Amino acid sequence: MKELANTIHCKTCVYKNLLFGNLNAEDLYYINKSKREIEFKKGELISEEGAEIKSFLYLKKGLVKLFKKNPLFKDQIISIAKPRDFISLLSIFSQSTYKYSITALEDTVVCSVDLDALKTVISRNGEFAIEILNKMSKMYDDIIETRFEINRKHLRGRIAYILIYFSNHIYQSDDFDIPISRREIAELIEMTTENVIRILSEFRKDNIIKIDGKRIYLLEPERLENICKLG
Amino acid sequence: MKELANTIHCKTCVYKNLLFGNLNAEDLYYINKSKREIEFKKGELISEEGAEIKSFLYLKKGLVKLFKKNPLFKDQIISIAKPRDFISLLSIFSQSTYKYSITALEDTVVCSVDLDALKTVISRNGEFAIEILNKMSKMYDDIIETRFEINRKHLRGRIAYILIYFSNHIYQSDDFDIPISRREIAELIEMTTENVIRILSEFRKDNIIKIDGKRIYLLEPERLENICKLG
DNA sequence: CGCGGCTTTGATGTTCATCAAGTAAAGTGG
DNA sequence: CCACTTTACTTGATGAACATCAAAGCCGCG
Repeated sequence: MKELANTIHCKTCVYKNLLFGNLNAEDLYYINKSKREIEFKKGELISEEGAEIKSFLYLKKGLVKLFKKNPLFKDQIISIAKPRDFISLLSIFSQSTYKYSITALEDTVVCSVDLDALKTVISRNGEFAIEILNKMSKMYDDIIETRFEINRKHLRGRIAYILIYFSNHIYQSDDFDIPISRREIAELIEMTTENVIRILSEFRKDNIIKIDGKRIYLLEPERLENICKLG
Repeated sequence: MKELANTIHCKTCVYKNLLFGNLNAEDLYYINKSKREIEFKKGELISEEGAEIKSFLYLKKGLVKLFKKNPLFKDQIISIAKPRDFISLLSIFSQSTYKYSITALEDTVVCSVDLDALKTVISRNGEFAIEILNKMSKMYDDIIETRFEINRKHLRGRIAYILIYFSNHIYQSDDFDIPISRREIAELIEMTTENVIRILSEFRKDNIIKIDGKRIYLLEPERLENICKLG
């Protein structure tokens, strides 16, 4: 973890329009004043379940996982966030502490805005508030939708789903280095590590995918789509 | 479905403090102007997946289920809402159409506020916006938390969970008429109808509960708690 | 009265987690 | 840099948990 120096002003940031596009100069100045950019190495903890939430975070670069720790069973990955995602948006308004942990899956840069500053701007700028409501609502809907979708699938369907997810949603390519371990795949789609491996091997034997360690090639994305759809 | 006439003004409503407690007279007047109270009989459809969202709804009386229809498989109940719950809060800001259907499980009275009126008040009253953010966030968190909790339990744990849920959360009593069918229980906690019945019978044989049709008596709530915790 | 939906129980088979055991890879300390 | 330990990955065998199928009783309703 390292705070970056000499960061540009929010008003010239390429990500400004993500959320701050309609703020007036004063509000933007106010936001910018409390803004920090922080770099995390792969594997580093960004925030911990139970810790106080002091800032609003969004991902400029890299990849992170949001997960709940579970000492009795195993961890439960809630979602993977990619650049432009608002990683602290869940529970930021309902709780004073994080309800989940966040760690970096790749080298990551996070932009951090002081939470009180954000709330001040929200409370004096209703349009902005509505925008936050929209973003938050979308994010939650997406997580709930995804959860239901994964749960009603059989294991082969889940693996197909997650491969397509990384291919389409994250990397926009039919081959990619999968950024999480087999165990983490299991934690994300609710099954055992052994079965993740088993089913990946099946797909490999059926020539649907090619595997080389972390590298995965989707040889027949259409068949994967089918397996995913049919459960 | 029947609209009620001669409803009281929001400012004297016992539920005012749920959400509108801090509004000034002008805003409250504005909200009240568009307010309607609507009665639904048991089984009636309150809103349908895909329909346009025109109003903000909350439950004054009765019980409703929020669910996603699924022609291929079976329906999926997302949650049960009780009086004082904001039943349209999910996806109201992210979507122009409902992402789920709502039907009344009991005779129900819903209070409806025009969505545009609500948005107007939000955008000119930032404090109110923050309050909506809080409520919405809590509601979503709760659903996600519940989903994870149910999913990691075995079937006996799920049945125990849902019995305790109705007992503590809805009826505040150790005996109650369960407001949903066996099939709906199955749709709520993701299992088959047959297994819902089977496990209820097991609990009955073990003298943990007593069953008389829809009426259920929790004879040993502590044992249920245990079964629920241990999965 | 008969039909359809809800409920119940039993028998059967499938899916999946668990256990076990071994190989490969990656970190760790001398 | 190499022995050592730990962590990740892999495969097979076994049994438990659960869905599915089948059949029958019950109840409300037209």
